[in-house]
Amino acid sequence: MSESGGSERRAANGGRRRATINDIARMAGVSKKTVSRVINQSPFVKVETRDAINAIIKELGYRPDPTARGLALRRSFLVGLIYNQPNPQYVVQSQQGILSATRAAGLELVVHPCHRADPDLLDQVQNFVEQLKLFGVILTPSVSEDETVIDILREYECPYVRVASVQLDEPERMIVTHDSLGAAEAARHLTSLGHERVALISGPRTFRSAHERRQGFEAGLGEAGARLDPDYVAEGAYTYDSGVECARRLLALSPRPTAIFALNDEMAIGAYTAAREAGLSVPGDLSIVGFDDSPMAERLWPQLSSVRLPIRDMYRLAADKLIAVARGDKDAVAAIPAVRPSLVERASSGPLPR
Amino acid sequence: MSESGGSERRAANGGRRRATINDIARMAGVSKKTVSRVINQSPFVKVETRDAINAIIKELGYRPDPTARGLALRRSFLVGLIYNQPNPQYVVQSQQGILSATRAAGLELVVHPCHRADPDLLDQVQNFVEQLKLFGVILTPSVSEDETVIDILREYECPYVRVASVQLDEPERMIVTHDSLGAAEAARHLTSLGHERVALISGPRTFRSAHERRQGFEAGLGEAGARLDPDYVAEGAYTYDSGVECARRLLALSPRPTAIFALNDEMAIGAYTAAREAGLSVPGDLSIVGFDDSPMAERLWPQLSSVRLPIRDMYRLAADKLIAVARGDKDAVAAIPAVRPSLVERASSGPLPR
DNA sequence: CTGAAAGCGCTTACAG
DNA sequence: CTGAAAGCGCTTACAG
Repeated sequence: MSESGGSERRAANGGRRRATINDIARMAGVSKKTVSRVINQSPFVKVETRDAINAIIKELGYRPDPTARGLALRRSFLVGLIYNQPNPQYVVQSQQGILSATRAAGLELVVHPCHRADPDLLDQVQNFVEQLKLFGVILTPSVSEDETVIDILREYECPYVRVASVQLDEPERMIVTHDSLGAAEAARHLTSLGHERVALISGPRTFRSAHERRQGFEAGLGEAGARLDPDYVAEGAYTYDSGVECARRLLALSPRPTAIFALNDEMAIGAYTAAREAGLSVPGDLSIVGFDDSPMAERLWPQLSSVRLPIRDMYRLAADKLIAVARGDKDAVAAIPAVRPSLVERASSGPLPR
Repeated sequence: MSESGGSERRAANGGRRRATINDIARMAGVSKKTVSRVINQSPFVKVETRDAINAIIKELGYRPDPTARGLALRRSFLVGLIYNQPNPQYVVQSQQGILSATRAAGLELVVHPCHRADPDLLDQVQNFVEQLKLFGVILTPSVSEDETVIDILREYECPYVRVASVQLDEPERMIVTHDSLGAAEAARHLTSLGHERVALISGPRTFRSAHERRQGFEAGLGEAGARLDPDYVAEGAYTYDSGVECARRLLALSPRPTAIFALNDEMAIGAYTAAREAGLSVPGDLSIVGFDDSPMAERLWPQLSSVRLPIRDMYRLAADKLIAVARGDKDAVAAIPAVRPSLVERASSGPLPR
């Protein structure tokens, strides 16, 4: 009586034992098969029958047991997220995005972090998919780029959606993030500020995103008639430490670069540290642009210009796509919009020093 | 033939159809009940019978179907994590900790972020626990402090472990983080550096941790004969923005505090911003200490002194405890060690300015 | 449009 | 120490 939510709950749990499909069938005076048809939205039920059954379902607060359905259907109501993302922000936002889509569909989210170098990876994935009879799987970069992992999903006929920087698979199995476009925008931003001696802190070769971002950056520079001097490229590892080290090396070059584009924010933050060590002011002596638009970007001083990827949206769309494909709803699949990165200009990038 | 992992997998999936308990029983020449006993580690099986069955299980790569077991046992092999943590680092580390314990036990992790203010919270939790027939639930602060949520878990007899800053429940249902001890250490650190005009950016009243941290801090100050002047307390909200605002207010006081303790790192980072705005150097003019030891702490300049909580360990232990309790293994429960915060001293805290 | 029977792959009393 | 039967709560062909 204290609060309505509470009393409803208690009512729902009323008869001690949860109602089953048999209870509903008995009360409705039909077979459980017919109730099952209603649950599964079969069109082959007379309207009056359906309405009567639905009324009883509602009255008893009945909800079909997912475990029992799972056993009969050989498929659970669990969506798996397989990720090897070191970035906590990314992980949490992707989970939020997926959940915002799955909740409405009565699906739950099971998380599975992994390491691509783990010799056990394929067995793990197989185990995960097979034991849980997953409804479907969503994969983040870079494990989303691993064809041996995808092969297992195919083998088990487990629906999946891959989030990756380029189209690696059929459209209904992909959310493409077009990282190259964001990097090109960063390049245009820097050239428009007058920068010509632009340096790049690249990413790990095993990440497709690193390749795409670099390509896009070079393309963007090209539009302004600039080019990326190979001497002004340092190969980073998407980590803060590698960012510090790469930036140190780049800032020791002569002539010194006037701007650094780091392929993720972690490394861009490393560039701040190296700039401070070298006594350089940002952006007075050196402009810095990152990629990710992590929460740190706004908290740094000066605030970091960075390419933003709408992570939450991307993963909501990935889940939407997974659900639409599972339902065979081609229209819904086709209606899922594309995502695009965009540059967030802040204080760390400014005009060429004179 | 390409890689051993791959070929083993293929072998495991060999006969197209997964082996079931019936296959094992037939091959072993026993009833499925006996196989079931072996699976469930019943002691009432002759050693030779058990060994023979285990050999066949191994040979066929048989693993019992969790869905079918779940239906019969009315309990799944899923552990739920219920959290309302805004801090991504915390969320990811807690997940990692739990997974490091659950994997060995054949359990999977289902995540459930929530908001305490959501009027739907209790129904959500009920739904989550009931539909999934959860093996158990782990709760992070501050939702772990919500007795109405806990009541639902009890009602459904769902095992749970609460992570919280103080003992709120029976020991076998708690991992206590003793935040007050860490805050006291921060206080001792600052007084030992000579600080007397120490300010506090407190946390939201609805968080027990905020209360505990403040208490501990005041106790630590008391040890050195110092005390916390109420005028030097600003009430923050555990967010960066609130940290900026509180620090601005504190730094406008006269006499100005020489040190600020912020009850989490987000707010401590806000204090950096306010100090910079006020033209104050850290730690020359102002010492700052935070709480969380987030990844940011090391990337800031100067690096932030902060109280560290071993989050990953805490949640591994929480999962260990959940499993041990479920098994009724009192020895294992008793063997789970306590966790304690500790101060990580870095460059943001220094001697009293003269 | 609707139902009786069998089955999904396990476990649980109950006997023996 | 071991087994035959019933049951967990659903769905799936197959009829009608």
